[in-house]
This record gives sequence, structure tokens and C-alpha cells, in this order.
Amino acid sequence: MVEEEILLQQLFEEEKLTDKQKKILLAAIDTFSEKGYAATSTSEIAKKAGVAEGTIFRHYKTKKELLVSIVTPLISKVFGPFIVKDFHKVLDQPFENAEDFLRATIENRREVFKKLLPVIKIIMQEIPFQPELREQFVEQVAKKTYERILVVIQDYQDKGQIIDMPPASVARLAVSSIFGYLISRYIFFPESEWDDEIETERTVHFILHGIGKK
Amino acid sequence: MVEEEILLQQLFEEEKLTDKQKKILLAAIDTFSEKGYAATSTSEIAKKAGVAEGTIFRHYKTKKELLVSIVTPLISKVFGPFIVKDFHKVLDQPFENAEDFLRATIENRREVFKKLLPVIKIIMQEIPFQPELREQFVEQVAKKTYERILVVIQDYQDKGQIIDMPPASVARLAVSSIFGYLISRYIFFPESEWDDEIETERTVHFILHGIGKK
Amino acid sequence: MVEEEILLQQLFEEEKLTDKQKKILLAAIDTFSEKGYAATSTSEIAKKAGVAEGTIFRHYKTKKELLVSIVTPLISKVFGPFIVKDFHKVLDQPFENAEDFLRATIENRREVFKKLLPVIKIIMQEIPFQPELREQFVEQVAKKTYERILVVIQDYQDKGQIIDMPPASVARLAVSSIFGYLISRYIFFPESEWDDEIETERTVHFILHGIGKK
Amino acid sequence: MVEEEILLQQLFEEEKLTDKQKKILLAAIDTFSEKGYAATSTSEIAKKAGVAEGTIFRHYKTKKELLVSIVTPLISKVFGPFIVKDFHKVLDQPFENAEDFLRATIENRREVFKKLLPVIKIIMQEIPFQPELREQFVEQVAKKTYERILVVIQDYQDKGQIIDMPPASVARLAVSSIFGYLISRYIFFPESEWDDEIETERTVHFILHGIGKK
DNA sequence: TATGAATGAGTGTTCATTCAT
DNA sequence: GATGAATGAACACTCATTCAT
Repeated sequence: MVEEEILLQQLFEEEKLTDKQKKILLAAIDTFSEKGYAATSTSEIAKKAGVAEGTIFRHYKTKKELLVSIVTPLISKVFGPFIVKDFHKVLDQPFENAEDFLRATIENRREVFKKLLPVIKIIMQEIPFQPELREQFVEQVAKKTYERILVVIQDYQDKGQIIDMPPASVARLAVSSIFGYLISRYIFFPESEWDDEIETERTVHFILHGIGKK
Repeated sequence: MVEEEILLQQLFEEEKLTDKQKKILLAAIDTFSEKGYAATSTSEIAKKAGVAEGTIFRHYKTKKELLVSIVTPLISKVFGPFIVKDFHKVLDQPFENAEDFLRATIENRREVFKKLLPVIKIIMQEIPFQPELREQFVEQVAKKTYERILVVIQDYQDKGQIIDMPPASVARLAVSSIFGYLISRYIFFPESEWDDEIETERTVHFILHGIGKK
Repeated sequence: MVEEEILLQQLFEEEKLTDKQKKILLAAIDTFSEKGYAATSTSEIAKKAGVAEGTIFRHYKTKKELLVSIVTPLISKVFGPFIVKDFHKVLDQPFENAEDFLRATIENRREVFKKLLPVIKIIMQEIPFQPELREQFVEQVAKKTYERILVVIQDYQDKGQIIDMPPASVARLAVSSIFGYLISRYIFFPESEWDDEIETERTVHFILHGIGKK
Repeated sequence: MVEEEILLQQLFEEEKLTDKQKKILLAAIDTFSEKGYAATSTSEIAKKAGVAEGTIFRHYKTKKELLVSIVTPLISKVFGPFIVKDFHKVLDQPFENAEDFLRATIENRREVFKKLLPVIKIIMQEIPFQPELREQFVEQVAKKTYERILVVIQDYQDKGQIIDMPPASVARLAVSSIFGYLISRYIFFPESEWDDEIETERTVHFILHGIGKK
């Protein structure tokens, strides 16, 4: 968890949070991710954060606002294919071939997934039930990120590197493969032994060539 | 929803449930799936089912037992690649080629997914938090179903129809692609227009040949 | 308090309240009247009523609903000059002279005041802050009761027994005198010795002839 | 409300209050009078006064002390029949007749009532529940003012202008009539059209001659 | 002197569960 | 078997008050 906390700490630093606020957020992330939002009590968060229950409500008017404050600033970071600032590089000096691009994307996403695992669990759990989050998600991911992915796909289609399936379907299939890998890796079977280099290669190969022989 | 209710009714019939029990289970499925287990109150279920609160607890000792009673008998049906009784046919008279097998599997899963959507949502939501369910899931899916999948994969590998990647990885990649499709189709974007025949073909083609050109 | 409780018990009987509901209402009346609505906690009421706190909310959805349930059915009984069923008698076989009418009215109101003192305190305290109560009050008292008073006043004006001041002003002045008496008697100085017969006579005399000599 | 604030400002000036204290008191008067003491939070007062919450408690140790600080210095001013310094004049150069005295009293009280309406509401609301205020009230009004009233009444009785009823009863009846007028005028029906000159005359006439004909 | 973050006891309300009918 | 009144612990949230700055 150390690595994860460092990343979160940095993100919090950017938002100028006080020490207590950071403690509250970390405790909330921990507990929400472990037991689910609805099954987590604010008193539990307070205890884990080492603050009084009232302190939580001084910073976040409601329990839901606390959830939103955690998830909102992280949605694009988790589901954007590269962190925004890096994305322009991809377009400006694009990877020569789709294979390198895929490999880099998977590795980049894997890093983010690993570091933000608890928040990712929260996002996945709560998006179905929290309209605010869903809206954020649609805005950030389905609109911004998705459009960029389509551009990249079309780019490689133009270069003749990937087949002429509609970009939306290509995106769906590739993204499923990548997230399928990450979810298996970090959520379903985190305790298995994983050789990440090999699995990344297999995933890249699968996305490009499938499992059919010849 | 009529179709779904008919399927569930049949499943209940097999278990010899009373009329009130069926009403309770249907109301619980409805509400759990809509608001999440933890955010659903038993009084709400009672009201929707048209029974007294006490009646729920006469049949299910606790709220959690109610959840388990819904999910347990459905886990294998949802995640098994074919309903158990049909599965032997696949091994006895296997599809000549992997492509036909894949196509049949996807179509079969899609039917189940569509019909049991609310229960699937509940399973996906609650497995991370309910050890009993997780155990059931591991027992039913990860052990029984998974082993069968591996056998099928090895079968096609022996026939030289799919590549020599470790079956576990093949399974992961293929299953990701199929569930990626179904989740996009029925959970993320159920309101988009989907041409299921075409998307099935694309998914089959993707699993076998990927998106790389030539 | 015994006498008061008997009256309230009768009123509750009419509304078919359960035993626990009666206990809750009596405890609430007691505490609201003693400490004020806002300063009374539901846990205090529960304790005094000898029921669980949840029981209160099973019968009254909110604390405010509890208040309204107490006050509403009593407003007209407190402020109506005679209990409704008796009122027709007054018009049908009216008192020969205003003096007898006044005397009877004061004595009747004094009985009600004495018996419903705690509820009266609550009504007086909460009407300024609870729009629902205010509305009830206006409807019951300012409309129904007030109109009847005006009719009576006009009747005695027609008979030449009281002066030709506008009935609204007559009402205001007479009612002030009567309630001024009752408030002094039961709220401000309940511990002084009061000879009610004499004070009633003085009030009647005052309303009819004032304090000016000759 | 401007007029009221000017009067209060003057009263505060006499007590050498700082600017922040004045703001706090005005905000507290406003809110207490509108929502009641118990239903008003100190944070609300702080916000309305434009000061920090801590500032309130620097000046007034507790919320109750704030209430007492508002009400205490005004009790005698509201309920004394004339502002204290003027009162001696009444005794020294008394009005020739009771009628003039009554008329002057009513008009004087009406001015005070109008200007201090919010404080009056607070006093009426909180005296039943705050022993300190009750004590202040008894001390200031029931003792000082009341005794003065009795003296005046006896004076007019000696002059043969009012009847030989016990002064306490005379006081009760006259005061009820006056306050009944003011409460109707400013609290119950402030929105009706009132011709104050006429109503004052009616009240004077009523107190002296009642409503009986001849 | 003024601030406002922090506190923790207390609030009204909900809830899963029990049990007498 | 079915009911629904009753329970009391737990919940999200508020509040008067404190205190370091």
C-alpha cells in the first residue's frame, strides 16, 4: 500500500488538502474499497482516520460528497489511456506500429491500476448506483478518452496496421482484453503468481492476432 | 422483463417455493439489482413483494441469507458456458471447429445474460463483499466451469485449431472478450442500437484472429 | 394532572389509539409543554413513555408529525367558545342576556383551560413557528369560531344589550379580557390564591361596564 | 425594520458595545425571533452577523448568556408602562383624568411594541422556559412596574374616577385589554388594516365603560 | 481580539430482527 | 404460516463549545 499512498498523497498535494483531510480521504478510500460505500459508516471512517466524526462533516457536507470527492478527480486518471499531458506525445510522435503502442498502453495502465487499486474498486462498485459519478464517468471517459481512442485506432487503420472493423468495435474488443487482463491480475486472482512481462506480451499478441492458429 | 420473470419462475418452480417466497425473491432481485444489497431495506422488499416484514424472516433467517438464496443457485447457470446438462453434449459431440463452438457459446451466454440481467448485476456487485458468495463462485465457476473450459481449449489445441498459449491465458483472453461484449451490450450501453449477429461475428473473429492486418 | 389525563384519555379513546400511542402522546404533551418542542428530544419522550425510541417513529413518521397529532385535534376544542355540539343550543335557546352568556362562556372556557393546560401551552408556543399549526388554527379558530362569535355579538347588539361598536372590535376586547384572565390565572400566577367565582364576576362586570365610575 | 434597528442601536450605544457585538446581537435577535431560541444555531447567528463562530463565544460564554444579554436590558423597557425616567412625571404631575392617562399609556406602549417587536416575541417565547428570564421578569415587571401600576390605580380610585375593585384585578383587566390590543395588532393580524387612532379610542372606552349598553 | 478547525455528545431517524397474536 | 407492532443498536448529521494560531 505504500506505493499507492504515495501516489494519492501527491494527488492530494495538488489539491491543497489539510493533513486531516488527507487522513479522512485515505481512511474513506480504504474502507469504501473494502466494504463498499453503503456498508461503510462514517464513524468507522472517523475512527480509522483518527479524527472526530464531526470533522468529516466539516470538510464534506454529506457522506456522498465524500465519495464524490474521492472518485471525481481520479476517474480520468484511471480510465484515460494515458495521462492527459502524455497523450499529445502519442499523437505527435506516434508509435511506429500498433504493437509498440499497445504494449506501452498496457504497461502504463497496469501501473495506474496497481497504484490506484482501491479507488478503482470504489469506482467500479459505485458507478451503477451514483448518478453523479456516472455522469462524471460518461463525461470524462466515454466522451474525452473514448474519442481519443477512436482517433488512434483510425490512425493505425490508415497505416494499414489494423483491420477495417468499425473503430468502436475495435475499441470495445481491445479495451475488454486490456481490462480483462488487469481485472484478472489485480482483482480476481491477485494472489496467483503473475509474470507480467509474459502476460503483457500474450495480451498484445492476442489483441493483434487472436488465438486462432495460422 | 416478462421473459426474465418466466425464466426465474421456472428456476423457482424447480425448488418448490411457495407463492409468497417467489414474490419475495422477485422483489428482492429487483431491488438489490437496482439499489445494491446494502442500500436495500427489508421493509422495502416486503412492501414490493406485498407481504409482511415478518414473512421474509420466516423464510430467510437474515437479510444475507436472502441474498445468498438468490445468488447461489444462479451462479453456475450464469457463468457456466452452457447450462450444465447441455455441457456434456459439447464434449461428446464436439463442434468440428473452434469457430462454431465460440459462436454457439457467445450466443448461449448472451441469452442467459439477457434473461438474468438483474441477478448478474447483483452477483457482480456483491461477490467482492460477501465471502459466502465468493466461495460459491470459486467452487462453481473457478473450479467446475473453469476446468471444463480448459479441457475444451486443450481439445482444440490438440486439433491444431488454436495456438499453443497456456490454456489459462487463452481462457482469460477469450472470456474477457466475451464478457466484455456482454457487459458493453447489456450493462454499459444497453440503449445503443446493437446488431447482435454482426457483433457476435466480430467477437468471434477477434478472438480467433485479433485486429492486426494480415 | 389526574383530571387532565382523564379528559385526554377520552379524546384519545375517540381516535382509537393503542395503549402505546396514548403513552407516547401523554409523554410528548408533558415534555413539549414543559421544555418546548424544539428543546425536547425524542429519546426523552420514549423514556418517559416507557417505549423504545423506534416505536415513536413507527406511529409518527417525524417528530413534527407527533406535534401536529397532538395539537390539531385539540385546537378547536380549546379555542371554540363552546364545544361544537353545545354551540347550537346557545343560538337556539340563547341566554336571555349578555351577562349570563358571558358568565357561562368564561366558566366553560375555564374548565377547558384547566384541563388542557399543557396542550394550550404547546399551542401558544408553537403556533408562531409551525406553519401547519398556524394554518389549522386559522381554519378552525379564526374562521369557524370567530364567525360564530361575531354572530352572537350581533345578536346581543340587535337586542340592544351591547353597544354599537364593530363586532370585530367587541370580540377582540372581550376575548382579550377572558384570555387575559385565564392566562393570569393558570399560566402567570397559578400559585396565587384565586377565588374563581369572584374573579369571573369581576371579569363579566368589566367586559360589560369597564372600570370607570358611573 | 430600520426604525427598530435605530432604537436597538441606541440601546446598545448606552452599553458601550463593540461593532461586532452589535452585529451579533442584531443577528441573534433576528433569528431567535424568527425561529425560536432552541431552533437557532450559533453558526447561523455567526453567519448572519458576519463574524466567526468563536467570536460569539468570546463575548458571550454560552448561547444562553447571549439570549439573556438580549432580553434582560429590554424587559423593563417593554413592560414598564412608561420608560422609567418618564414615570416620575406621571406621578408628579398626573394626568387630570384616567382617560387621558390610559390613552397616553396605550400610545406609548404601542410605540415601544412596534419598535421592539422582535425582542418582544423572544421574551414571550422564552420566559416560560428560561428561569433566569422569568426571574428578571418578575423582578422588573411584577415587582417594580406592577407596584407602580397599583399606585396609579389607587390614585385614580382615590380621585373617584375608577371603581372600587381591588387594584390587582383592575390592573389585570386593563393590562389584558391593552396587551390584547397590541398582540392582535402586531402579532396575530399585522397584515390587516388598522386605524390605530380609532382602535385606541375603542380600547380606552372599553376599559372605562365596557361594552354593555347604558 | 478574532478566527475557524476540531471536537464528541447528542439528534432525529432507519433498520434488521423478534415475537405475541 | 403469516402478520405487523415493537425493539434498540446503529446511522448520518448537527451543535455548542474549545483552543491553537
